[in-house]
Amino acid sequence: MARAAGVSEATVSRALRRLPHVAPATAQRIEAAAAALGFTPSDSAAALATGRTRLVSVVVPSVVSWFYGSVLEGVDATLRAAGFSAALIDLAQADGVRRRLTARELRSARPIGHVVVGFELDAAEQALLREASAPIVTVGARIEGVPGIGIPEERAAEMVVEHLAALGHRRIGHVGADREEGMNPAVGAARRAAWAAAVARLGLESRPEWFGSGAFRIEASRDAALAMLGAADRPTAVFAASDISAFGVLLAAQALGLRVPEDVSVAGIDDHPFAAAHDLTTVRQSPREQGERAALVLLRGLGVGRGAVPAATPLELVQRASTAPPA
Amino acid sequence: MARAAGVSEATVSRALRRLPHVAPATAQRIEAAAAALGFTPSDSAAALATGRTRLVSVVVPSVVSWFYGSVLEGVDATLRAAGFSAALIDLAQADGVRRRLTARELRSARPIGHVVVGFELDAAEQALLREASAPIVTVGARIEGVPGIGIPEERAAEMVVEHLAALGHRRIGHVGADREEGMNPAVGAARRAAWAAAVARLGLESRPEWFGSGAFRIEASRDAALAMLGAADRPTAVFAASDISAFGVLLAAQALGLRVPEDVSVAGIDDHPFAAAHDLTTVRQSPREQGERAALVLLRGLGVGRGAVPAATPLELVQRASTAPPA
DNA sequence: TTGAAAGCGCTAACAC
DNA sequence: GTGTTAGCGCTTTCAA
Repeated sequence: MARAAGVSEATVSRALRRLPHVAPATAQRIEAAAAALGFTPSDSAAALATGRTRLVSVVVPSVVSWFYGSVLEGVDATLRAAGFSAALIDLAQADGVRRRLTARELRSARPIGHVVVGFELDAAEQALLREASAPIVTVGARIEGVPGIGIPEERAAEMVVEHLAALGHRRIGHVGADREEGMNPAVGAARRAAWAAAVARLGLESRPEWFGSGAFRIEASRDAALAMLGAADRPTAVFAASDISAFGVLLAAQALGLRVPEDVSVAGIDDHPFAAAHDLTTVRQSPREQGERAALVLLRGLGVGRGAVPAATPLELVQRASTAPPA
Repeated sequence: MARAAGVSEATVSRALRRLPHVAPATAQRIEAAAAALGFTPSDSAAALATGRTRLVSVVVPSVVSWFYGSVLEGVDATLRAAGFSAALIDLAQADGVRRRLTARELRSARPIGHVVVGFELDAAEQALLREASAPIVTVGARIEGVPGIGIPEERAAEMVVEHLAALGHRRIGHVGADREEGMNPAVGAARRAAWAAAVARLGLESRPEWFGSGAFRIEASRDAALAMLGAADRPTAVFAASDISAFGVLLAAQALGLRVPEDVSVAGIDDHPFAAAHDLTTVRQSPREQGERAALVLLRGLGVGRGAVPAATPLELVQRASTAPPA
């Protein structure tokens, strides 16, 4: 390659990395030769020579989920644009239970940073992440002393309850989640607490039966809603902890012959790709954007890029036909 | 590290890779030292020394989709179990349009194999994949001269139509897909052709208006079904080209006040995670398993693993409450 | 069964 | 602005 362009290896290296101190004409000649020969420098060799890779590990509970998949996509796209790559560490197993992070998969690739998505990692796993003192950023999760990207969970829940209350609802149930396998349990807990707090603050009616646990899954949410909405003194509105939970609530309403929104209003959080088709009122969060921001924060931590990371897009209530004043 | 175990680098290398000709006692001592020091060999250095990485590129149109995400998860898990890693190449962009595969991202990592998922790649992209003469396997796509994993599309569609016909339906509509961005257009075309063929073969009624294009998306499918089911001489059953299409059809039925299955039967293909909650009859395919099998085929092509790749799980009709005899 | 030595394809420091 | 040199951390002969 160096011979083909009639220069030394070092000059090729400089030209291809667009370092200064290369004559424009030389650079052009080298680029042309590289294109002609189909030459692309080896990441492995570069990593060995520099002592650092351009890899960022992205640890996810699973990739089969709108939320996690979108975060991954945002992280990946942003890293790639900056000349880095995502090394996917997917902890999902065939049986749905998450496996533990292993030392080998984390260390052998020598990632220079880590993005941890939607997780509860145990102490040993956190220690593994920290051992190389590479920067870490979380998305939808919290690790002590580590920057985290995410939405204000309490505020999102509050917005839904306030919206329903503003429509005139005084009996607002919640189909939430105590915990979901692999997922950060704080999310469900925060949304539930915010619901309870808002109900109290707004002086709304409250019944223990107006909470049901749906584990962020459609079937469990449907079942929880069947119980809640099948009872005599049912709520007139349901705040679902996520859009997927809300889809379960809609199924329950349908099964019970309740019209939405005439008999019961339903609202969620996410703005899932199916939400618009279901006419579901929801508070939009953008996981892709959260992934992008996480990658930017991480890149800043690596000294790449300048300026502040763009602020989060504000949470937005997307009003659709699933909510209306009570009959 | 070598010093810590009191042996040479070469012996450490042999021991950690479990090569023959290492005394058991020596191997144990080395393993212990590695564990104590937290030593994991560098992939980059190993790749440079051997001339080959242990990376397989996985090219996907997007990762935010049950199907693609599941395939990726299957590929990743299988590769990891064999000591290889997936290098994700996600061609999705923020605007939803897929970007082209670039030479740089494909070459710099020096993958030793490629898995291409659900794609239509143009000639230049295919040439890029082939240039290093690394083995290639596709999933849910076809590339000339390359082994491909996937379900028999025609058979899956046929099974749905036959099921509906067996229930007594003679007016079976189809909400299908002409093409979806980034996706292999052959899938929608094959399912549609199989529907038309089965309708003809079984001597069922046929109307041009009983086909609608839903692009495998829930809203477009809903709209197509609204037109089809809103007409006076509507079909008594709808074969949706995928479960997501079927969810759209269910929404349309609901909007039109049609009961499922009393007024109209609905069936899809996939067994999407939401299908059971919707009581949707469907033909199950397992994208995760397809991913696993693709990885196994690829590993065989690399000379790793022995024996034949397990046969595909047969397509299975999952009968649920969304289909019943016509009224 | 183990060690010594060369070299994989780059980058970095230094000279020119 | 460009070339020379050494060396990154492994693996792989080849000898011992």
